[in-house]
Amino acid sequence: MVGENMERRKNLKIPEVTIRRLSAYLRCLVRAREEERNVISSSTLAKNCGVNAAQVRKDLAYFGKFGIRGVGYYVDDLYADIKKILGIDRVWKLALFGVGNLGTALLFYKDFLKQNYRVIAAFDIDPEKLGMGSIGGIPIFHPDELMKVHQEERIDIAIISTPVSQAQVVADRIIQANIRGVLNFAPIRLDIPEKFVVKNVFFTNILDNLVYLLCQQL
Amino acid sequence: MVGENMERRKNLKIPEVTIRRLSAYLRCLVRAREEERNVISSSTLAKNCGVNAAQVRKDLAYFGKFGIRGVGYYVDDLYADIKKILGIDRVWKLALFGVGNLGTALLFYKDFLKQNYRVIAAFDIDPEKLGMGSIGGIPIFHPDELMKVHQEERIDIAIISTPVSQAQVVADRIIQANIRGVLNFAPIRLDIPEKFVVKNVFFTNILDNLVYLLCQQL
DNA sequence: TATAGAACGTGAGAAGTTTCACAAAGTTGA
DNA sequence: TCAACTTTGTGAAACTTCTCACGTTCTATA
Repeated sequence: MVGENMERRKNLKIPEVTIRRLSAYLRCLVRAREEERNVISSSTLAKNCGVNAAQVRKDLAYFGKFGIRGVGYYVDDLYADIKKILGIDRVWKLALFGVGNLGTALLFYKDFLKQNYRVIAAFDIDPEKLGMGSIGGIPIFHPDELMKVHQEERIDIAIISTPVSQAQVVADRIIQANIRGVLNFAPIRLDIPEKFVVKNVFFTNILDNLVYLLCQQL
Repeated sequence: MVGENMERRKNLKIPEVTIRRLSAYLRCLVRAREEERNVISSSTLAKNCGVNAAQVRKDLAYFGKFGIRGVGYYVDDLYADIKKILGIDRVWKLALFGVGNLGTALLFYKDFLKQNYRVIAAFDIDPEKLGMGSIGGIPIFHPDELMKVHQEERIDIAIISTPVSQAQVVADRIIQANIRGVLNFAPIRLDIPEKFVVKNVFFTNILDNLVYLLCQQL
């Protein structure tokens, strides 16, 4: 019965906050599955994710009807449905650019594996790293080999974890290879055409935000 | 003249998106300073940050009047004003919990230093790491010593970069020490009282979001 | 079969955010 | 001094998102 009523309402634009919350609901559903709960209500989901129950229902309503009145949502079904909505019902292949401290951390990042994310290649220009051949089982290449690697094993998403000075250079190669998804950790706004999807993760900005909220409390 | 007209409008609640954008404007101002530009207009700022010019002006208007009609904003002044607004016109002391790959990456993270963020202590339970005494000049302690360290040198913000299994344990210690700001990288929702300010950084959720947008393009 | 209770789905309205458009205030140059 | 131009600050309108409240549908129990 999974996804039976799942159909995006018209050309309706779905807000990005909704998508972010779906990820949060998913995380909650993973826990519910581990605890072998069969059914979960919008209010439980809401409480666990810190939002309003009507909001949970509205978020899901963008995509169809997944619940049963008087009962709630079947955990396994909703889990599968949300994965499908988000597009993570298949493996996504990641390539990592810049095998420094952060890059290495991401190579070993367990949570990626638990979901359907696989780092399939790493790129660096440091001869010492290239000399190692691979790290944690993931082969390290020189960026010059990007096209070859990409042809052999289509890369879905590029992760940039180089120093700031190299980030745009790497971005240009990614553009050239037409890898459409980019997750950028280098604290600089990259110049990348519209058709690419770029997400920036700027730790310092997040701290700034945290600090502001701390100051508000006083 | 810095901050002359700077005064938050009443008890007006400021949207968090505005705060996030202020961080972005700041990053843009840093660049403008490096390029030794004296003045910058809302439209330039807007273009560089990918938003509307009126939005830039509105964002700033929450906090006062910073520009000069017909001219724009003095780069140095606006830089100082935004830092003040965000509360980052002073040093903030960070303590890091969990010196794994990610923790180490954060210890060496250059962008923190450029801003007023200083990691002053790291905590881990691994005897091998404790044996090292320090890493990158930052001392490593056993979590049992948190209270002592915190008393000597007041910690403003705790960064959690432990494995999931340890995250709540560490969070409980942070609560006990009453460190009000928490930046959590462990992919789990922590149970922390309201009065603490918690920001989660879940890499996998960000990827989920990226994947969704990629799927939309097709 | 009837009744009570639980929980979804959703219209309507409230609340919040963004954009528009223009008066006000400054600059520049003749 | 004046005219032409630039750019801010902001009220009002447009748009987006959230919450409420309630009808509907399902379960459980007698």
